[in-house]
Amino acid sequence: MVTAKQERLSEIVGVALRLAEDGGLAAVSLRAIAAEVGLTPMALYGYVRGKDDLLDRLVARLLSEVAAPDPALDWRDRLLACARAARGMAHRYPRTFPLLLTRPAVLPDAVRVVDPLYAALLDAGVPQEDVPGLERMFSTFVLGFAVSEVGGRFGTGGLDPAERRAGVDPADVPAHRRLGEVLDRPVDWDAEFEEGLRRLLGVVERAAHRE
Amino acid sequence: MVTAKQERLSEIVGVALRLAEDGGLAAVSLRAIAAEVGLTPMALYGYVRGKDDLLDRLVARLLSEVAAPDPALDWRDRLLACARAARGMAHRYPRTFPLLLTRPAVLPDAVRVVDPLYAALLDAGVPQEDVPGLERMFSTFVLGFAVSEVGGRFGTGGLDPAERRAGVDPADVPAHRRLGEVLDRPVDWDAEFEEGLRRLLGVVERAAHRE
DNA sequence: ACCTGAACACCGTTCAAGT
DNA sequence: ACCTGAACACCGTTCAAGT
Repeated sequence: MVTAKQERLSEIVGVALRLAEDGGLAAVSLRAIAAEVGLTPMALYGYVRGKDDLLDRLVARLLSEVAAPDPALDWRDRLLACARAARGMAHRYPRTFPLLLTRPAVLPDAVRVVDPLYAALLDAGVPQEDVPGLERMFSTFVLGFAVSEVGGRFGTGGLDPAERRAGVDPADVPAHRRLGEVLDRPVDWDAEFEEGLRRLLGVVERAAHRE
Repeated sequence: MVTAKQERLSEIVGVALRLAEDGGLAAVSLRAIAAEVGLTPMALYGYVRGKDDLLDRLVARLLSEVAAPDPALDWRDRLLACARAARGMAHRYPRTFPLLLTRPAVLPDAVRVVDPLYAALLDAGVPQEDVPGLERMFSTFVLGFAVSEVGGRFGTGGLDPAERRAGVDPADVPAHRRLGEVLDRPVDWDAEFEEGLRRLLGVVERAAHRE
């Protein structure tokens, strides 16, 4: 049974998510949310302990949207499905997504998302004691890549590749000179993500064979 | 020659860094910095374009502290040195460090830090066109791991491993049940980071041999 | 039980004014 | 050139009060 209180809370979190995507995380304020749902700012404290609690619920909302992979799939395809789902969410909620990396992977929502990854690694034949660490390596890559991509770390800051190196003495960056025009090529981010996953599946396989 | 203006700017960024580490990024305000350096908040606009610009300078300050690896070292040891230096900085500046992942890897400071990584990958025999992508994979792991570690994503949120799974129906997380007590063991983060690096060196080697 | 109003101690930033 | 003061439009949160 869904109470009126739960429904209002869900509306509050939904408004917070929309505000974040429309105006960035800085636009998520209790006052703005209150105005949007037709309450005074203080009334929100009946639903949420404070702003930190609200942000935790925002994280929980994102995690709740991650579908578990089809258990009939090969372990490889299950890992790939999870990774692609996470990156897809980063593209859907680019401004909220970085919270996943900064805030504690707090229970129980995170536990539910991680479980299929543990299962896939176990099914791959990874020794039990290596599973948690390998899961952290895998999810660190997936989250880190997605955050870098949508957060702009991989971007050029709106500059040409050429002007990007304008402020630097070429003598200080010899390897950039060795790479030359390779650095000016446009990047296919989908392909690079998939290539990273392919390499990580190789890592998993080798961990499974104790190399 | 260092002008008085440059010195004051450097002081401003230093105060910002200290405020961030003492009270978190939320404690970094133009008004607090101004009070600390003995100016009115508006006087800061003579040194900094605004708060965003200040945060960019904070990132630049961190990047300027990353020492280039000894070029006499093997490519492997150069990659390891860079990775350990980055993680060490995360431990020194745990509250400021996450900015590195969220903000654009903006020039020219970031370029100078990346150059030794490009050099190491080239010396390893990685084909030119694979170098930038492999560098992004490597630095994504290093930054992502360090941010997760100091930011608390890898942490338990202050809860016992046991109570961590209290709010979850065991039937919903079968792989957690399969792993059992393995999940309750304490983690040696140094060892896990090194293990991740070891695995990534393997990835680099295979990229160098075109596998 | 659920909500409001006023208040407190903060923000970043603009603008006009001072020396 | 460098800095100040006042003002504007915001914050999160506490507390006492309303219905």
